[in-house]
Amino acid sequence: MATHSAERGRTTRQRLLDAAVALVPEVGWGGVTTRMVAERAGVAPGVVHYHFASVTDLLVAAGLGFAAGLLDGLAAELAARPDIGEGIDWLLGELSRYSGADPASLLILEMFLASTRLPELRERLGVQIGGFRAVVASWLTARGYRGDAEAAAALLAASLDGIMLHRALDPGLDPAALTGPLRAMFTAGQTAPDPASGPRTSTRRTEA
Amino acid sequence: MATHSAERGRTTRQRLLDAAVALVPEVGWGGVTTRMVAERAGVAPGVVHYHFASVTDLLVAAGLGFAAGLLDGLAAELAARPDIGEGIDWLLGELSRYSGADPASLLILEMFLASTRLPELRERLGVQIGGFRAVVASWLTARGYRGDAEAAAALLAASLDGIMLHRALDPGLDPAALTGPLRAMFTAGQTAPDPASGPRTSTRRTEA
DNA sequence: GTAATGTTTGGACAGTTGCCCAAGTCGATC
DNA sequence: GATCGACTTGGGCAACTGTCCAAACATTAC
Repeated sequence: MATHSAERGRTTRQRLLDAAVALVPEVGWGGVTTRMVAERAGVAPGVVHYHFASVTDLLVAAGLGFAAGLLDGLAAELAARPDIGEGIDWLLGELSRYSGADPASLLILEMFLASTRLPELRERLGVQIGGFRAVVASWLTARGYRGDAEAAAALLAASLDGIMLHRALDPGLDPAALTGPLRAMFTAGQTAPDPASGPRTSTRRTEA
Repeated sequence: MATHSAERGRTTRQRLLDAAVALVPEVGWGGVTTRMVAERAGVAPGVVHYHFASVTDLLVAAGLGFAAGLLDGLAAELAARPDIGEGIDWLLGELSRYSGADPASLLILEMFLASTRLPELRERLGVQIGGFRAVVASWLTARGYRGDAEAAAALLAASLDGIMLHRALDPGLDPAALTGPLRAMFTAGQTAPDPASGPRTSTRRTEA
């Protein structure tokens, strides 16, 4: 087998990232230690600082990689849904696969919090989520949504995360039960293009 | 000065709780140390373990106390709002006072996450939030909401937290801009009592 | 006065942390 | 063969952690 050193190094690096992704939900962002990650990845403790400058660097890389995969998959699937109501149903169905206390949900939440203390992480995660929101917004308009698609997409994305958040505390909370009000939001928007009586509302506030 | 020993102890204990409430958002739930809290409270390091069995105990007590005050205040103010639309507006207005990266928001989020690893905290925080949701649900029905008030309240509470979450990443996200879709969600529920079966939007049945 | 009670102090303890580094392994290249 | 470079090892270090404790302190009861 022609396993070059470089190739071997890449797989080791990936194993470290995977170990970090698994550990953050278990012990929390700040609870992950170099020795933990190394043991989980099956390598010597010192190897962590060969591939990453610091533990934080490792966590940031691991978290962003995971989020990118998750959002891309979600956006791709959503794009395949023919109409809005069906898309919402599918999203909530997808959401019910996450208990709110499962590793994927927890990792995302941990990233949100860590990003408030890590400017670089906030910047890069913000770009990822902004991209997802834009995809959802264009999907909404393409499917005939008449209101402020930007605002609706922002609210939809926020609601999804909020539901996930609340499920962490109340596992009995069934996302499917929330389909009614959530669909009402968008179907109402389709027939009532002007939801707010005030000026044309934009999601962004800080614009000259 | 008639400062009894017991009274002095109580104020010291409160100072420790206040210090913990201030520190969790700054350094994260897991980043708070005994010496940090003691220094912030202006007492000797050892005093923490006189008033609390462990650092975790201190954090749980501090977090629950803060959450109780916040939710009680919110519920009381909401009860005073005469109609649903106005209440939603007020809630979002209130929410815009929180940047999503402010101490109050961060403490709540940190508690959510910590609760996934601390059964006792999850139990007690779940009770508090369940109570708040019940208050909102009865407020909705009392104001004429015809759909599933429980589901609507759950979704509303989740949306609020989700918006807070997203604002942490995108400070430019203006809650007021989300008023339109969010109002649509509940006003639509007022005219369409059965949301699941009838997705059609031709609802003109106005209730007197 | 003395004794009892509740609170505070500052240091001690063992364990853990992130980060570093000299020595080592192993395949690719000469 | 020898040499090179990428990668890995396991231990070392100073700094920090939660928890504990004997002693000091202040306040109240006798």
